[in-house]
Amino acid sequence: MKKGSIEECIDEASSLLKGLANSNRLMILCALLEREQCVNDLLDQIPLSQPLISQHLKRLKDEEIVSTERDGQRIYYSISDPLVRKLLKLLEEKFRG
Amino acid sequence: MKKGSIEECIDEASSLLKGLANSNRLMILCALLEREQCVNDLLDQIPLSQPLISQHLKRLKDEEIVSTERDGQRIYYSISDPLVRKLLKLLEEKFRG
DNA sequence: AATTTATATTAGCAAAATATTATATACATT
DNA sequence: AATGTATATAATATTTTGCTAATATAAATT
Repeated sequence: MKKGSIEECIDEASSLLKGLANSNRLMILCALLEREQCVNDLLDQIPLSQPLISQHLKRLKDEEIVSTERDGQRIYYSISDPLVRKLLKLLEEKFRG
Repeated sequence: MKKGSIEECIDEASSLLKGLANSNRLMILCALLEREQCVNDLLDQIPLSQPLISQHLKRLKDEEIVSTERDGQRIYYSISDPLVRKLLKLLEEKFRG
Protein backbone atom coordinates (compact mmCIF):
# COMPACT_ATOMS: atom_id res chain seq x y z
CA MET A 1 0.00 0.00 0.00
CA LYS A 2 1.08 3.58 -0.59
CA LYS A 3 2.50 5.69 2.19
CA GLY A 4 2.66 9.44 2.71
CA SER A 5 2.65 12.03 5.42
CA ILE A 6 0.23 11.55 8.27
CA GLU A 7 -1.85 14.44 6.95
CA GLU A 8 -2.10 12.79 3.56
CA CYS A 9 -3.16 9.49 5.11
CA ILE A 10 -5.82 11.26 7.07
CA ASP A 11 -7.08 13.09 4.01
CA GLU A 12 -7.30 9.89 2.03
CA ALA A 13 -9.04 8.07 4.83
CA SER A 14 -11.55 10.85 5.29
CA SER A 15 -12.22 10.95 1.55
CA LEU A 16 -12.99 7.27 1.59
CA LEU A 17 -15.23 7.67 4.61
CA LYS A 18 -17.05 10.57 2.98
CA GLY A 19 -17.69 8.34 0.02
CA LEU A 20 -19.40 5.86 2.31
CA ALA A 21 -21.09 8.31 4.64
CA ASN A 22 -24.42 8.71 2.93
CA SER A 23 -27.47 6.56 3.42
CA ASN A 24 -28.31 6.35 -0.26
CA ARG A 25 -24.83 5.26 -1.18
CA LEU A 26 -24.84 2.77 1.67
CA MET A 27 -28.06 1.29 0.32
CA ILE A 28 -26.44 0.93 -3.05
CA LEU A 29 -23.36 -0.64 -1.53
CA CYS A 30 -25.41 -3.09 0.52
CA ALA A 31 -27.07 -4.22 -2.67
CA LEU A 32 -23.71 -4.55 -4.40
CA LEU A 33 -22.29 -6.45 -1.46
CA GLU A 34 -24.44 -9.42 -2.41
CA ARG A 35 -23.66 -9.43 -6.11
CA GLU A 36 -22.62 -7.14 -8.93
CA GLN A 37 -25.53 -5.32 -10.48
CA CYS A 38 -26.36 -2.97 -13.29
CA VAL A 39 -28.07 0.38 -12.80
CA ASN A 40 -31.46 -1.02 -13.69
CA ASP A 41 -31.15 -3.81 -11.15
CA LEU A 42 -30.45 -1.19 -8.52
CA LEU A 43 -33.38 0.92 -9.72
CA ASP A 44 -35.68 -2.03 -9.02
CA GLN A 45 -34.57 -2.38 -5.42
CA ILE A 46 -33.81 1.14 -4.35
CA PRO A 47 -36.37 3.96 -4.23
CA LEU A 48 -34.25 6.59 -5.92
CA SER A 49 -34.42 8.24 -9.32
CA GLN A 50 -32.19 6.94 -12.08
CA PRO A 51 -30.07 10.10 -12.29
CA LEU A 52 -29.53 10.10 -8.56
CA ILE A 53 -28.39 6.49 -8.58
CA SER A 54 -26.05 7.24 -11.47
CA GLN A 55 -24.64 10.24 -9.65
CA HIS A 56 -23.96 8.26 -6.54
CA LEU A 57 -22.40 5.48 -8.56
CA LYS A 58 -20.15 7.99 -10.24
CA ARG A 59 -19.07 9.29 -6.89
CA LEU A 60 -18.35 5.76 -5.67
CA LYS A 61 -16.40 5.04 -8.81
CA ASP A 62 -14.35 8.24 -8.59
CA GLU A 63 -13.52 7.22 -5.04
CA GLU A 64 -12.49 3.77 -6.39
CA ILE A 65 -14.98 2.13 -4.09
CA VAL A 66 -16.71 0.39 -6.98
CA SER A 67 -15.61 -0.64 -10.45
CA THR A 68 -17.55 -1.22 -13.65
CA GLU A 69 -17.79 -3.70 -16.46
CA ARG A 70 -19.88 -3.10 -19.53
CA ASP A 71 -22.05 -5.82 -21.07
CA GLY A 72 -23.80 -4.41 -24.12
CA GLN A 73 -26.01 -1.58 -22.98
CA ARG A 74 -25.72 -2.52 -19.36
CA ILE A 75 -23.00 -1.43 -17.03
CA TYR A 76 -22.34 -3.68 -14.10
CA TYR A 77 -21.09 -2.24 -10.86
CA SER A 78 -19.27 -4.17 -8.18
CA ILE A 79 -17.36 -3.40 -5.02
CA SER A 80 -13.73 -3.32 -6.01
CA ASP A 81 -12.09 -2.34 -2.76
CA PRO A 82 -11.65 -5.23 -0.32
CA LEU A 83 -11.26 -2.81 2.55
CA VAL A 84 -14.70 -1.47 1.80
CA ARG A 85 -16.09 -4.98 2.04
CA LYS A 86 -14.51 -5.38 5.45
CA LEU A 87 -15.84 -2.03 6.61
CA LEU A 88 -19.34 -2.83 5.42
CA LYS A 89 -19.26 -6.22 7.14
CA LEU A 90 -18.18 -4.59 10.37
CA LEU A 91 -21.06 -2.15 10.14
CA GLU A 92 -23.50 -4.92 9.35
CA GLU A 93 -22.29 -6.83 12.39
CA LYS A 94 -22.82 -3.83 14.59
CA PHE A 95 -26.11 -2.55 13.31
CA ARG A 96 -27.83 -5.74 12.25
CA GLY A 97 -26.34 -7.74 15.09
CA MET B 1 -26.96 -5.07 19.64
CA LYS B 2 -30.14 -3.27 18.67
CA LYS B 3 -32.05 -4.19 15.57
CA GLY B 4 -34.50 -2.28 13.43
CA SER B 5 -35.66 -1.98 9.87
CA ILE B 6 -33.03 -2.06 7.18
CA GLU B 7 -33.57 1.65 6.58
CA GLU B 8 -32.92 2.39 10.25
CA CYS B 9 -29.73 0.34 10.21
CA ILE B 10 -28.53 2.19 7.19
CA ASP B 11 -29.33 5.54 8.73
CA GLU B 12 -27.46 4.66 11.89
CA ALA B 13 -24.50 3.36 9.97
CA SER B 14 -24.34 6.43 7.79
CA SER B 15 -24.59 8.69 10.84
CA LEU B 16 -21.65 6.92 12.37
CA LEU B 17 -19.68 7.19 9.16
CA LYS B 18 -20.50 10.89 8.87
CA GLY B 19 -19.14 11.33 12.35
CA LEU B 20 -15.85 9.84 11.21
CA ALA B 21 -15.72 11.37 7.75
CA ASN B 22 -13.84 14.55 8.46
CA SER B 23 -10.11 14.98 8.52
CA ASN B 24 -10.05 17.11 11.65
CA ARG B 25 -12.15 14.61 13.56
CA LEU B 26 -9.96 11.79 12.27
CA MET B 27 -6.90 13.61 13.59
CA ILE B 28 -8.55 13.89 16.95
CA LEU B 29 -9.51 10.23 16.90
CA CYS B 30 -6.01 9.13 15.92
CA ALA B 31 -4.70 11.01 18.95
CA LEU B 32 -7.33 9.41 21.16
CA LEU B 33 -6.58 5.99 19.74
CA GLU B 34 -3.28 6.02 21.60
CA ARG B 35 -4.59 7.21 24.95
CA GLU B 36 -7.40 9.20 26.49
CA GLN B 37 -6.74 12.91 26.50
CA CYS B 38 -8.21 16.17 27.69
CA VAL B 39 -8.98 19.08 25.39
CA ASN B 40 -5.75 20.84 26.26
CA ASP B 41 -3.68 17.78 25.43
CA LEU B 42 -5.34 17.73 22.03
CA LEU B 43 -4.76 21.46 21.57
CA ASP B 44 -1.03 20.85 21.98
CA GLN B 45 -0.90 18.27 19.21
CA ILE B 46 -3.49 19.43 16.75
CA PRO B 47 -3.37 22.74 14.92
CA LEU B 48 -6.98 23.73 15.50
CA SER B 49 -8.60 26.38 17.65
CA GLN B 50 -9.99 25.41 21.03
CA PRO B 51 -13.60 26.06 20.09
CA LEU B 52 -13.24 24.01 16.93
CA ILE B 53 -11.79 21.08 18.83
CA SER B 54 -14.60 21.32 21.35
CA GLN B 55 -17.18 21.40 18.60
CA HIS B 56 -15.77 18.32 16.96
CA LEU B 57 -15.56 16.54 20.29
CA LYS B 58 -19.19 17.37 20.93
CA ARG B 59 -20.13 15.93 17.59
CA LEU B 60 -18.17 12.76 18.33
CA LYS B 61 -19.79 12.50 21.72
CA ASP B 62 -23.31 13.02 20.37
CA GLU B 63 -22.55 10.22 17.94
CA GLU B 64 -21.37 8.09 20.90
CA ILE B 65 -18.02 7.65 19.25
CA VAL B 66 -16.20 9.04 22.27
CA SER B 67 -17.06 9.29 25.95
CA THR B 68 -15.91 11.64 28.68
CA GLU B 69 -14.71 11.57 32.23
CA ARG B 70 -14.16 14.70 34.27
CA ASP B 71 -11.13 15.17 36.52
CA GLY B 72 -11.37 18.58 38.16
CA GLN B 73 -11.34 21.19 35.46
CA ARG B 74 -10.20 18.77 32.84
CA ILE B 75 -12.43 16.60 30.77
CA TYR B 76 -10.87 13.49 29.39
CA TYR B 77 -12.07 12.06 26.12
CA SER B 78 -11.64 8.48 25.00
CA ILE B 79 -12.90 6.26 22.24
CA SER B 80 -15.80 4.39 23.72
CA ASP B 81 -16.99 2.43 20.75
CA PRO B 82 -14.97 -0.72 20.06
CA LEU B 83 -16.27 -0.82 16.51
CA VAL B 84 -14.75 2.58 15.91
CA ARG B 85 -11.41 1.24 17.09
CA LYS B 86 -11.66 -1.58 14.62
CA LEU B 87 -12.61 0.77 11.81
CA LEU B 88 -9.73 3.09 12.58
CA LYS B 89 -7.28 0.21 12.70
CA LEU B 90 -8.51 -1.01 9.33
CA LEU B 91 -8.01 2.43 7.85
CA GLU B 92 -4.57 2.71 9.39
CA GLU B 93 -3.65 -0.64 7.88
CA LYS B 94 -4.77 0.48 4.47
CA PHE B 95 -3.42 3.99 4.36
CA ARG B 96 -0.29 3.67 6.46
CA GLY B 97 0.44 0.17 5.19
C1' DA C 1 -15.03 37.25 45.83
C1' DA C 2 -11.88 38.12 42.12
C1' DT C 3 -8.93 36.00 38.80
C1' DT C 4 -7.21 32.32 36.11
C1' DT C 5 -7.57 28.10 33.66
C1' DA C 6 -10.16 24.63 31.08
C1' DT C 7 -13.88 23.82 28.32
C1' DA C 8 -18.45 24.70 26.01
C1' DT C 9 -21.87 27.27 23.44
C1' DT C 10 -23.84 30.42 20.06
C1' DA C 11 -24.54 33.08 15.86
C1' DG C 12 -23.35 34.08 11.37
C1' DC C 13 -21.28 32.98 7.16
C1' DA C 14 -18.97 30.30 3.42
C1' DA C 15 -18.39 26.13 1.28
C1' DA C 16 -19.61 21.46 0.27
C1' DA C 17 -22.92 17.75 -0.37
C1' DT C 18 -27.30 16.24 -2.03
C1' DA C 19 -31.49 16.26 -4.73
C1' DT C 20 -34.32 17.65 -8.78
C1' DT C 21 -35.20 18.46 -13.42
C1' DA C 22 -33.99 18.46 -17.94
C1' DT C 23 -31.12 16.79 -21.47
C1' DA C 24 -27.52 13.99 -23.66
C1' DT C 25 -25.06 9.79 -25.09
C1' DA C 26 -24.45 4.96 -26.38
C1' DC C 27 -25.81 0.66 -27.65
C1' DA C 28 -29.54 -2.43 -29.63
C1' DT C 29 -33.40 -3.44 -32.51
C1' DT C 30 -36.55 -2.85 -36.20
C1' DA D 1 -31.75 5.43 -40.21
C1' DA D 2 -35.35 5.62 -36.81
C1' DT D 3 -36.85 4.11 -32.28
C1' DG D 4 -36.36 2.23 -27.76
C1' DT D 5 -33.69 1.11 -23.74
C1' DA D 6 -29.88 1.85 -20.47
C1' DT D 7 -27.03 5.03 -18.53
C1' DA D 8 -24.66 9.58 -17.89
C1' DT D 9 -24.23 14.54 -17.51
C1' DA D 10 -25.34 19.33 -16.48
C1' DA D 11 -27.66 23.19 -14.34
C1' DT D 12 -29.89 24.61 -10.59
C1' DA D 13 -31.98 24.58 -6.01
C1' DT D 14 -31.74 23.00 -1.33
C1' DT D 15 -29.70 21.28 2.71
C1' DT D 16 -25.88 20.25 5.56
C1' DT D 17 -21.36 20.96 7.24
C1' DG D 18 -17.55 23.41 8.93
C1' DC D 19 -15.21 27.52 10.26
C1' DT D 20 -14.58 32.00 12.80
C1' DA D 21 -15.32 35.10 16.31
C1' DA D 22 -17.43 36.26 20.30
C1' DT D 23 -19.24 34.87 24.62
C1' DA D 24 -20.45 31.77 28.42
C1' DT D 25 -19.81 28.35 32.12
C1' DA D 26 -17.41 25.73 35.63
C1' DA D 27 -13.78 24.51 38.57
C1' DA D 28 -9.42 26.03 40.86
C1' DT D 29 -6.53 29.45 42.98
C1' DT D 30 -5.30 33.69 45.17
